[in-house]
Amino acid sequence: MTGEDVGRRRKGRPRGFEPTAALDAAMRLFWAEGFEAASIDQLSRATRMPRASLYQEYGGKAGLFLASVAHYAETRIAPVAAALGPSGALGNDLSAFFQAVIALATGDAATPGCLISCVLADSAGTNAVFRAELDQRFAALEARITARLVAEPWPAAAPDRAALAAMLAAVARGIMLRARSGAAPKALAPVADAAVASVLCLRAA
Amino acid sequence: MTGEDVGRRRKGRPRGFEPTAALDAAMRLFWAEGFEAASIDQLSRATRMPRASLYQEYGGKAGLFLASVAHYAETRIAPVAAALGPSGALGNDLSAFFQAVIALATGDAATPGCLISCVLADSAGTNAVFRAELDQRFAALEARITARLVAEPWPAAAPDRAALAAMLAAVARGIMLRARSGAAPKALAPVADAAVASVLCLRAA
DNA sequence: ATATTTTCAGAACGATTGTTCTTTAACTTG
DNA sequence: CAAGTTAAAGAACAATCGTTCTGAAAATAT
Repeated sequence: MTGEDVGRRRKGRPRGFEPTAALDAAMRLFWAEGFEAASIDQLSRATRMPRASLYQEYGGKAGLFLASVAHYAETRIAPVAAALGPSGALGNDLSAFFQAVIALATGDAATPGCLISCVLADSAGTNAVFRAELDQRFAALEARITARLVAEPWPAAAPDRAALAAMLAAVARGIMLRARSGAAPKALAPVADAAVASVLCLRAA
Repeated sequence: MTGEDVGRRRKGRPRGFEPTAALDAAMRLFWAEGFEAASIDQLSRATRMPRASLYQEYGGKAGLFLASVAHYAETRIAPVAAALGPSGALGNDLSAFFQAVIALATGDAATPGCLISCVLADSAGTNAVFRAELDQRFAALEARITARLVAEPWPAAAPDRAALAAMLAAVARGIMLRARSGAAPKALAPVADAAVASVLCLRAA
C-alpha cells in the first residue's frame, strides 16, 4: 500500500527535465509575460520540457498555468504569510509581512509585481476557472491575516477583524500592483508603514 | 486659426462609425478580455470600425489600447476621483470615493475590476511603454488623493500625507482586484469602511 | 537477447494572430 | 458631370498560436 516505489527507477526512458525546476521556470515566465503572452514554445524552452511531456503532465497551457500558480502560492506566498506570525507585537508582525510583500514584488526585475494579482487577475476577466482560482487565493490570504488579527485584543469600536484583514490584504495587493509599474522598494515602504500605523491606531483607540 | 471646420463635412466618404462609441466599445472589450486576448477581429466587430480604419486611426492594437486606457481614465476614473471633493468632511469624501470605486469595479458583470489595475498591469510586465503608462496613471491618482489630504489638519505624529494617499490608492486597487475575482459590492463595502475608519483614527490621534 | 514502457525531438495540423493591400463605395469640390 | 478624396469591405500576408501525432531513443523487465 505504499503507492509508489519512490526509490526505484521508473520503467521507460527517464525524463530529461527536473519537474520542480521546470515548474518554477514556467511560473517565472508566466509571471513576467502574462498568461496569454507566454507561448507554449517559450514555455517548452524555459522549462526544458518537450511539448509532448508538457501536454502529458499538465494537459495544456491552462493546466500548466494553474500548476504554476499553485507552485507560486507554496513557494512565494506561503513564506510571506508566515511572516505574519504571531511571533511578536502586532506592529512588528505586520511590518515583517509587508516587508516580505515588497521583497517579493520587487526582488527580481524580470518578474515585477505578483503572479496572482497582476497576471491571474487579467485572465480572470472571462475565464471562469481562473476567476474561481483567483477568488480562492485571495480568500486564503485574507483568512490568514484574519487569524493573526483575532489573536489580538481590540477596542469595542474597532472595525470587524475580517474587514481589517481584507483591508490589509488590499493594501498588500495594491503594493504588488505598484511594483508592477516599476516602483522601487523605498517608494513602497512608506505605504506599508502607513497601513501598519493606521491599524495600530485603531487598536489603540 | 480654428484648426478644424467642425460644422463642415469632411471631403471624402463619411465614416460609418462613431469615434467615441467605438473607443468605448474597444475599452470594454479590453477591460473584459485583457490586452492579448482581445483580437483585432473582435475589436473591429465590437467597435464597428473596419480594420483599415482602425490602423489608420490608432496605428495598431497597442495604439488602440492606449487610447482606450486614456478614454477609461477620462470617463471612468475621473468621476471617481471627483468624488474626493473636497465637498464635505474627510470621512464623507473618502467614503464617497470608495463607493464610486466599488461601483466602477462591480457595475458591469462583463467588465469586473479595473482596466488599469487588472489589464494594463498584466501587459506592463514586459512592455516598457505600457509600464510607463501604468506608472503615470497610478501616480496621477495618488497625487489627486494627496491633494485632498493636504487640505486637512493632521496631528504631528501622523504619517506623511503622500504615504497615506498611496495607501488609500493601494486599498482602492486592492478592491478593484477583489472585484475581478467576483466579489460583490456588499463584500467590498466593509473593506472601504475599514480604510476610512483607520485614516480618520490617525487624524484624530 | 527481445519485449515493454516511457520519453524525446520535431514535424505537422488547422486555426488564428496582427498587419497590409486592393478594390469598391460614398462623399465634396470644381 | 468629372475629378478628387476619404472610408469601407474584405482578400491576402507571413507568422505564430495551441495542440496532436509520428517515429526514434533510452530505460527496465523477462
